[in-house]
Amino acid sequence: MIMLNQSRIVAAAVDLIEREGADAVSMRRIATELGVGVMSLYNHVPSKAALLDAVAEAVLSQVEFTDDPSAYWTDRVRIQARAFRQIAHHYPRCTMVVVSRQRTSAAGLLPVERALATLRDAGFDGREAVGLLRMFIAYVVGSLLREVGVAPAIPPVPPDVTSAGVDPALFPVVGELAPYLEECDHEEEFEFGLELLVQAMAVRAGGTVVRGDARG
Amino acid sequence: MIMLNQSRIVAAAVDLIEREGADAVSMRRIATELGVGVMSLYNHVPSKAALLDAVAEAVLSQVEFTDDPSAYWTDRVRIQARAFRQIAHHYPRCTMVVVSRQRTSAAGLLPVERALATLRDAGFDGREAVGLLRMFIAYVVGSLLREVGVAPAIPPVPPDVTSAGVDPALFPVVGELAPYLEECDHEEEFEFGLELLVQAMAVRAGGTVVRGDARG
DNA sequence: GGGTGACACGTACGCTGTACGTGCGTCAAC
DNA sequence: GTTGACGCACGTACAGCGTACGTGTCACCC
Repeated sequence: MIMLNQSRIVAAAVDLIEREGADAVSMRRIATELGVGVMSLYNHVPSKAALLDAVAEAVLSQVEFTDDPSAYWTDRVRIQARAFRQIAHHYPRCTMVVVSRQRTSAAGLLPVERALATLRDAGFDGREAVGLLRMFIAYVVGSLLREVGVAPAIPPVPPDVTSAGVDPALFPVVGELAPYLEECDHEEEFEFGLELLVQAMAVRAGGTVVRGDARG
Repeated sequence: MIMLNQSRIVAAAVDLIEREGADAVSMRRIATELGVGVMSLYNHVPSKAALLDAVAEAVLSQVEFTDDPSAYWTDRVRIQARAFRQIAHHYPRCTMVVVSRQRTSAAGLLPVERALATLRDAGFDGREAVGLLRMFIAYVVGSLLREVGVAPAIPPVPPDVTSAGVDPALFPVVGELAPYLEECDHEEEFEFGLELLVQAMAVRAGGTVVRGDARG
């Protein structure tokens, strides 16, 4: 008797995904990992798809919010956005799984609540708050996708299209800006867009642009 | 003799994906679709992964740019963003494939060239232009992912978490804004974020905020 | 005519998800 | 104490997957 249960299975799946990538996930592999027969898993998980949904939910539920309602709303927005980026960094390969399955899970609802509360506090009406949240989620998801996309390949430095094989006649601007296109500090990039979005929201809020960056 | 070739295979794959979803794609299925043996495909395509890369490239290459360098840069940005959304609408289920494989393909280079040229024309320096482009891509990708995510399920109206099963005590704001969360006009939402981004870029450019929306 | 390549094809191997049946442990009812 | 029900780990089995490999049939060139 090995006391199988859903959370142990999900944990093994998360572990496996992080170690060997999402393609390596198979029911047999997970069972072996747990020292268990394949079909035993099905006593706790209805299907592989459901297992991956559970993985997504488990990862998403680990987003830590230390929301401080007394802080200025722009700082609260920044902190919430960074919370997502943090777990995406902690589970880079699972992030792909989370994003690719768009199940509206319960774990995703708390962040939504916090974000909407923040935006309401900032003075936005309901419709605007929802619209801004959707835009924010789109930006964060898109950023994390790019940042995490390098994971499956051998990380060191994929021979980018921009490195040398670009015809300057066809792509003059790309050629000129190649140095900038090759280097990419993901954190810096994320913060750049985040700041632009926050500023844009502040402008829309009608207030003055606030520079109270909350990072250490 | 049935005159197989790569583009016919890719076309069949695109067709199959749009009709039955990415999960339905298998080499055998595509071969059957083409009235051909399975292994014949491998005379024109090295592997399934390469085929999916080719699908992504084919879809991406259909993005139509009618870039008018004489137009004001904000309008050019809007048009380019909408061009992506348009093909995503035309190939909703392939969009997922395009996004999930982050191969830096040649087809993706022309849009980059156009976008960077536009941003340089707007007066941004090289570093800023690249940063803004990355932010823009993140937003567009994130938006399209949300918009396209509904495709695999039965489209009509998935019973959203927000509809009724939400405890107003735990999620007061979500409960209050449920009507806005349930409805989602994707085009309106996309334009909302797009406008906010363009405005933010205009502010950053130091110029005045320009409202020259170019849509008919 | 004989060699050479391109290409459609069949077979086969190891892998996948999972439906189904089986056996064993524990617990409730009689 | 016996019996039945039930939970759960497990083995077997099946259809389907990607693809390595060998084979046969052409068109073409020397």
